[in-house]
Amino acid sequence: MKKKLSVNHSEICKTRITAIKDTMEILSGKWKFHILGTLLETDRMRFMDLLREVEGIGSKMLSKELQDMEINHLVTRTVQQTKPITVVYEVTEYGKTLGPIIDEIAKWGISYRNSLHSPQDRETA
Amino acid sequence: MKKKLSVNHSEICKTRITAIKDTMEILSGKWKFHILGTLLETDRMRFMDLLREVEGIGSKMLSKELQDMEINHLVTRTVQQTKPITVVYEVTEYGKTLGPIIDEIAKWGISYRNSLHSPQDRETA
DNA sequence: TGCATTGGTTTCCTTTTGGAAACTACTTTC
DNA sequence: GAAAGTAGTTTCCAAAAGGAAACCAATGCA
Repeated sequence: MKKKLSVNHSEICKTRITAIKDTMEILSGKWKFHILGTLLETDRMRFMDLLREVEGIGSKMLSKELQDMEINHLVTRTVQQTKPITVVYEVTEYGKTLGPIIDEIAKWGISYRNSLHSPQDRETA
Repeated sequence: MKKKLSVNHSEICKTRITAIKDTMEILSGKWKFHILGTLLETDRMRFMDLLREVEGIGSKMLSKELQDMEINHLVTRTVQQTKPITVVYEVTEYGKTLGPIIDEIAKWGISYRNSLHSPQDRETA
């Protein structure tokens, strides 16, 4: 008799996995969470401010990631007719629905840092 | 007079951004959320079951991702002395603390799918 | 004897990702 | 007239990620 570990093939399961894949595809790349996290705190920022604020990113990457997110309606790009034109980026209302994800990720990262100082938390909790 | 969009350099801000980076580094790669999402539903699975269940992954990737997560104490690997040895993977209690992140990601992905059918949700909400 | 299954590893290859630096173009300031 | 700031784009390259297929050792099954 072969004891088979039963595997859950329910629709709910598949829907969930597909949902995870969808989300992560939209938020793929090294910088999107970082940019969104920054943008969600300040509401609106200019390109050069983001370039300075998002530590380590180059203009090519920043530009590309912002374009991706604009296509997915997560941020808006607005050109302002100032003397040297400025461009402001802001998170859309739709983009703000990512808030809970970012919050959970930040929360986890903080407790992860803490667990580094007392590793038994990682083992026993 | 130069009007400067003021940028928030508070410690809270930096801590948050660092936390986001930390988390995403641990969960980097194409498959970790997918594997964790699967493993969190079934509790324990064998290598070959995961290989079949995580659609599209190859054995090299699965092996590598599981090792990564084992190093980070997110999953455990247990060899069972059955006739052909079997190996079961399960999410640790610590790994389960990622549950809320995965849940939020799945939730968002589901509402994203729905918004594809009624795109105005993406614009106005 | 030969094929299948278990849990991987190894090799080879392609694609993707990402970074540095240079360049554009326009405007303001020194 | 030169430098600096605005917001990018382009080019060129290196590294990393990822996939397909072959391989391995052990055992079970027909």
